[in-house]
Amino acid sequence: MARRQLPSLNALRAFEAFGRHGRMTLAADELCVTHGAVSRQIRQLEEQLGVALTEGPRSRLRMTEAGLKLAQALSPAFDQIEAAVPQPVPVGPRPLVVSCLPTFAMKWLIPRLPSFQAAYPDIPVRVAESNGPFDFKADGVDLAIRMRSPDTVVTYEAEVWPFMEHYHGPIMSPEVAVAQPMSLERICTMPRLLTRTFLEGWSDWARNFELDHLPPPASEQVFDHYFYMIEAAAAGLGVAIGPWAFVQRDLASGRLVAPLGFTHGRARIVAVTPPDGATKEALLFRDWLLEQGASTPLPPEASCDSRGGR
Amino acid sequence: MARRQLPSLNALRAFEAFGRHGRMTLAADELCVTHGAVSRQIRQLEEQLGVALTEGPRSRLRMTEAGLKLAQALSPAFDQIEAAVPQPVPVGPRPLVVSCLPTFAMKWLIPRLPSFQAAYPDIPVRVAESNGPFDFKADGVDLAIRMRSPDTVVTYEAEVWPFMEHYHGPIMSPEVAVAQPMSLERICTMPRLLTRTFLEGWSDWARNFELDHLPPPASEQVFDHYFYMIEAAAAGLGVAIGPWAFVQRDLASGRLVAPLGFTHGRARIVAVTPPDGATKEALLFRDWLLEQGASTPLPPEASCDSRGGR
DNA sequence: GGGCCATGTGAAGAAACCTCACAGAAGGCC
DNA sequence: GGCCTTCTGTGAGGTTTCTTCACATGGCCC
Repeated sequence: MARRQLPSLNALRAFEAFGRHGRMTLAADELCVTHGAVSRQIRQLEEQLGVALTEGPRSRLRMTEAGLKLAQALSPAFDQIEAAVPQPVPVGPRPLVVSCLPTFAMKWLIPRLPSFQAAYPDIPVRVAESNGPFDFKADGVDLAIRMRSPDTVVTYEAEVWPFMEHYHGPIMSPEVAVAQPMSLERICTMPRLLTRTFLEGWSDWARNFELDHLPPPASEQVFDHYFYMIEAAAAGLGVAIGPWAFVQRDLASGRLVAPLGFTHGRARIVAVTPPDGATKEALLFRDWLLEQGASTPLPPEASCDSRGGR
Repeated sequence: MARRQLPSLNALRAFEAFGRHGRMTLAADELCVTHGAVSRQIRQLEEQLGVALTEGPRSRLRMTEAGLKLAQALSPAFDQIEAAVPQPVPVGPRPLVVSCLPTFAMKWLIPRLPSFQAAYPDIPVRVAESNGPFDFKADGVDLAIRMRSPDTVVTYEAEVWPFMEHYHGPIMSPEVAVAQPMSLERICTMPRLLTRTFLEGWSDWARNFELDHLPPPASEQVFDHYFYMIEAAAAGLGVAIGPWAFVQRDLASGRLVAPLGFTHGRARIVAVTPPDGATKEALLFRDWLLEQGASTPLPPEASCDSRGGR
């Protein structure tokens, strides 16, 4: 009586997962159900709330603004619940703990993990998603994956292994892009989408065009995570500087377009191991990362970029 | 795959409600189910987590420390979810919005609301739970209920109507109390439980015993809400200064005891209405509050307290 | 001991949820 | 255009989960 009746929590969770992944199929994988189940849950939620949460053709569904707002508000709440629930006692050998940006985990690492597990079936891996700083000892982290630009002030002792170059470029929904031909000037004045995780994205990207001072955009919106920035771009809210590694699939499926292609960013994706020696497993994982990084395809236009290369 | 499998969200919600109310029956009322359903959910949760969340005889169940920790972590997460879900468009007349401390709502106001609704069936009431400051206009609040001690610095323009005196005293679980006869001195040195909502509780209470300087306690623990402080006392974690109005039922059922009785506190429970004139409905509600306040029984020992009376 | 109150529980029924299989819609490619 | 791929929508039916009802149990108070 005290609290208003909430819609089904399972439906909210399904929508939150959809919000992060941008695709029902991936959300369904995460939740270990079929895509049909997610589809039903989301539709039921939309009916109960009387608000459209998704829009667009099935093959490139995107969130509405209301949906983006809801998903963004739900994510931290579910994170909190997850953190609150005591972990069951782990069985078997201590897993290799890899700390990683949430979006990098979702969009790059986790899809490739089966390859590592096939090669080393005896090394269980636990991915700990985290944006912020970490402590190898206190958090039990064996290896961390971070983005590091040359400007990053290093405040910790650690060994750093770059394993992938960072290509990025302006991304937006096809509907936004077809309105008129995209030029550098026009993109710079459109509503700009940022992520708290990498606020320097725009200025970093602008260097490649010798634009030291970006013209002011029509508006700016900051998201807590890369994935919500990407979904906002898909929803047509503006232009974001998206890393190639994160948007590859969305470009292939046509949910997003990148009319100016991708250029080589100053940041790199690095693996970080503790200064006092990494475990044997962490080194194997690092080697696997180097290998996977090398075999991740380059963006098609990257060769036009004189600064690129690896 | 990315995220660990959580226990049933409904089970977590049932436990969270139990945590706030301290009784399965009340949690069941809030969730509009039978007590049996809540009982099963909590048992299932305990089995899945492999942790005891409740303990003690059925007639005065209490949370374990693990349970208290879990419930406290879950509450803000569910609050966040509730806040995130867009409200369905309200039907009918605009309800009278009453802003109120969460614990006061749960333990005093909501159980009495049916009486108001019986008297004024045409005035729908919405209880907005909030600890902090509020804005009559921005939050659409018609009337607020707060605790106000004489020291409170008034920073807002408003009309204030005290409607209930505040009696409080040290409360603890019967197990803690029977260990030895309770004296003022002993109570002051036991582990002390506080609530962020009313940190001055202990010093306020101590004035009645001319104890200007409380001896330091064995330890101190601060809870975000009165109800978790009360549940911690029931769990045997220490002694809290509990308001009579909030613990009346727990004393009657034997979940808590108050060996030193209750004394008249300096704070009062007040209704606050906007400075520019309250609505007709808000005034009716204020009158009803005055009436309910007067008919709330006094603590049995209050008459021994020379400062009491109203 | 009898009454009261709150929780535990067995069995049955209701509701929610999921899967399977197929359909539809859009885009890419030849 | 025709075919293929990818992704979501949906009807039917099955499975799991959740609830209820009614009664049992246990502790407390008088």
